[in-house]
Parts: sequence; C-alpha cells; structure tokens
Amino acid sequence: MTTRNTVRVRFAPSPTGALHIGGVRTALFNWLFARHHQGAFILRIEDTDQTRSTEESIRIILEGMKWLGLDWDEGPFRQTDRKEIYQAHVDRLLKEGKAYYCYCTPEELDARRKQALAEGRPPKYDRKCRSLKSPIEGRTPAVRFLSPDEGQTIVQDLIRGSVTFENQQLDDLIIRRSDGFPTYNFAVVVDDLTMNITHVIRGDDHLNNTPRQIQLYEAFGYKPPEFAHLPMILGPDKAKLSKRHGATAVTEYKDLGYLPEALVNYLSRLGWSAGDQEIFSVDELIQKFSFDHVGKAAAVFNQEKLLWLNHHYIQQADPSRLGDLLLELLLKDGIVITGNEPDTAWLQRLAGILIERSHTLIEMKQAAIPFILDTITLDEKAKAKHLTQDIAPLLKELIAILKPLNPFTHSELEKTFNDFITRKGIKLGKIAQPVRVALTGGTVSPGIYEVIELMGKDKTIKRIEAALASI
RNA sequence: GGUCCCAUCGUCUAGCGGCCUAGGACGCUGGCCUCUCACGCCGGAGACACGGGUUCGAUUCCCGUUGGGACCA
Repeated sequence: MTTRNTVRVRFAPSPTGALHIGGVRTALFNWLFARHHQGAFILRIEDTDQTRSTEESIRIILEGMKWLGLDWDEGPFRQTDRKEIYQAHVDRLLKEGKAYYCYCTPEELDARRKQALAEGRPPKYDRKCRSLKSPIEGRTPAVRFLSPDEGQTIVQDLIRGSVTFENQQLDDLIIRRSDGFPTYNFAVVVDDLTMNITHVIRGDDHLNNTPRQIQLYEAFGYKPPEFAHLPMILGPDKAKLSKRHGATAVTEYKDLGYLPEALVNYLSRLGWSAGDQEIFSVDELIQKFSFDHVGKAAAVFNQEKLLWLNHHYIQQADPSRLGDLLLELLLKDGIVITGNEPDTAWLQRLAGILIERSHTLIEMKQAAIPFILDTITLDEKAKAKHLTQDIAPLLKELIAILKPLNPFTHSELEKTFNDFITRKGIKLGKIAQPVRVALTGGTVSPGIYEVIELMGKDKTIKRIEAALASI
C-alpha cells in the first residue's frame, strides 16, 4: 500500500437537523471518490455549535447514511471531543506570532465597519488590537489570525480550475471566539490537516472560505489538500433547496416510499454525467465517477425524474425484498396485524402485479389494501358508472360460473371469461370493469385475471355478491 | 455594497473548433397495444442568454453586457 497516495476524504455534517438532500449529494460524491480510489471515507460531526446541535440529529444522520449505503471507514469523530487539539493549534499560532488577541467588542467592530463604509473604505478589520501592548482589563479576547495583506491566494479547484483571491480583500479571521470555541473555518482546517484529508469535496458555498483556509494551512506549514467545490442543488424556483420546497430530508424520502438506490442514482446525476447513461448501479458509479464530468452550474432538483427512477428500481427490485417492504408498510398502517400476516409467497405475487403501476412503495401499499382488507368501500363514481341495473344479471351469472371453477387460476379464468363473453355477445370490457369495481372499489387495477386469481374464490364471490346487493 | 462562482430544450445533461440541420433522459404531446390504469413500442414540439472579437470555421476560445447564485458584511 502506498500510504502517500492514499485518498482520504471526509463528510462533515452539522447535527442541527435532518440529513438534507444537498448534504447527501456531498456525502455521495465524497464516498464515490473514496471508493473509486480505494481510499478512506471519514465521517466527522461538526457539533461545535452546541446550542443547535443535538444527539437526535446525529442519530438521524447516521441512519440516513446507512440507509443509502454510504458506509464510512473512520469516525464518526466529533469536534466537541477535539477541543484540546484546536486549543493547541491556536496556541501554536499565537506563539509563532501568526495570531493575536483581539479585545474589540461586536459593537465597536460594527461601529467602525459602518464608519469605514460611510467614508468609502472597505469594511475590513483595522487591526487595532494587533499593536496592543497589554491586555484590556475586564474583557476576554478573541484570537485573530494574522493573514498576509499582499499578494494573492489561488485556489486550485478540481472542478473550477484556479480561482484567484487578492489577499488584501481578506481580513484577519477570528480563529477562536471569546467564549473559547474555535470558529468554523479554523476547526475545519485543523481537523482536515490532523486527519490527513487529501481531498476536500464540499458545496461551492464554501469556495469563498477556501483562501483563508489555505492561508491557515500555510501558516501551519502544511500543503493544502486538493479542493473540489460541487455546484449547489436548487429548488424549482432556483433558490437554494430548502424546507419550503417540500421534502428535503432523506428520511422523508424513505417514508414517502422511495428506494435508496433510486435516490443515489438520481443524486449522482445531479451535477455529474457519463455520456448519455441515466441508470447506474452503485458499482458502475464507483467505477465511472470522476471530477472530469462534474459540472459547474447549479442544478434544480426535479421530483418527477426521481419518481421515474424510483419506478424503475421498484420494477427491478427482488420480489422477496418488495414483499418485505410491502408487509412493513401494511403493518405500520395497521392494515395487516402482527401474528396474522398473509402468506409470504402470496405477498410477493401481489407486489409483483402492482409494480407496473407503483411509482413509490406507498402507491403500492395503497393498491394492495383491497386485496388484504375484508371489506372495501366502492368509489361512488365508479359504482354509478359500472354497477348498473343492466349489469346485475350478468354478474349473477358470472358468480354461478365462478363458484365451481377449479383450478381458480389465471388461465382458467381467462378461458371462462372468454367463453362467457362469446356466449353473451359482449366485449370483455363490459363485464371486466364492473367486476373490477366490485373487487377493488375503483376503476384502476392490474389485469382482471391477476386480480381475481390473487384475491381467491371466496373473496371474489363475496365481493361480487356485495356489489350486487348494493345495486 | 464588496468578493467569488455560474450560464445548451421547462428540468437533468451530452458536447472538450469542423462529426451539430445540437444528442440522450424526465416531463409534455400524437399514435399503437389493450379488460381499466399503467408498462412497453413508434412519432412530435422543445435549447446553445445577448453583443463584440480570435479563427477559413464557433455551442465550444477571449472580452464585455445581462441574468442567476454563493460568501462576507
């Protein structure tokens, strides 16, 4: 193993809420890159904001990652466990004269900023405290990084090429707040360099933070890692994706009946491509992923396409898995009671006939209900249209024919129905639709023979009788 | 406001100077199939933001404009 060249990447979410779509995409690209290069994927929890961080969020994030199959090799590390490390690094910069104490209060800073603006000067920190000879009594200082004020800092980005920042534009970053906590930009650098991260892959909302981070690496005498800033994911209104755009948390997608592979496939194609290919297995993604084909422009999240992919993966899914997932949802809704589960093989067959019409597992569950429940309610419109007086005699006759039918199978049913309509001189639709309404309550269902076969003789006859009674 | 980023069909994207009368996918739409709805199959509408350059030749390179976005404040 060539340690020197081993790729090490990390995903570093803040546990201040659910695991969001944008975060998942960042995690996914990191993970794909790591797996592609047989490197390490490290999970780090950025929980220094203790007022907003919760254990519950951490749990939800880990659960979401597991659900998607994004396994990590190291961690989860927590920033709150690493306070001494940040402290040591602050001390080092202080000792080397690369950082200094700042006693300015937010009010003072704000006043001077406004004044600078009013006088037409850039609102940059004026380094007032740098020349301070002794501490100001009664105040706890923050620590600022003494950043170079000449020259340029160039970010070499794997996606964007080189991006140049004038050092003059960057002011002396606070690295430790007066409450003793390290600031975000500082903690990230200390973490990434102590964890030997080789590639920092994150959203491009961090691009502007990058030059100051590079300066910190240099102050510590380290070579900065490679950077790759991914384009943002937007809502349909082209604003940054947020809660008001509907479901944004991974757990919501799970609850909505999406398969993890659909979400992974969809997200992988948001900002990345491999020619005309749309469908990718995880192995293919790992094999084909590279930054060469990651785009620069932000991408709008498109529910419809996700739905299409979900449908695709439902159709591809293993029947036993679908049966299990279906059962899980039915139990959750109390449609099926524990201890009274339907036969596994039967459930799998049921799932099998429902997949064509199911874009989500929830749709599948809905369509499964008439097959499980003892009684159903007929849709009023469907009933009015198909369960009419003139149909009643036909249904009665049909019951008489079905009762002795054995075996009660698709092919036998098809034969029976064909004989029946030939004898009656009617089209199949004339009888199939009323039967469909009687059996499922509505006008939409899988093929009528599939429905009848799976429902079984007893239920079929009972329902047609019930429908007749309601006419 | 300052800094930085971005710009191909409604959306995701292919395109890395001539293969482009711009390809694929979702969505939309016409038709076929058909016991309903779907699935599937066949077809259609639909884009290089604008203006300058560079070049024999620009979607592709450069500059500007416009329009989005992010970060900081």
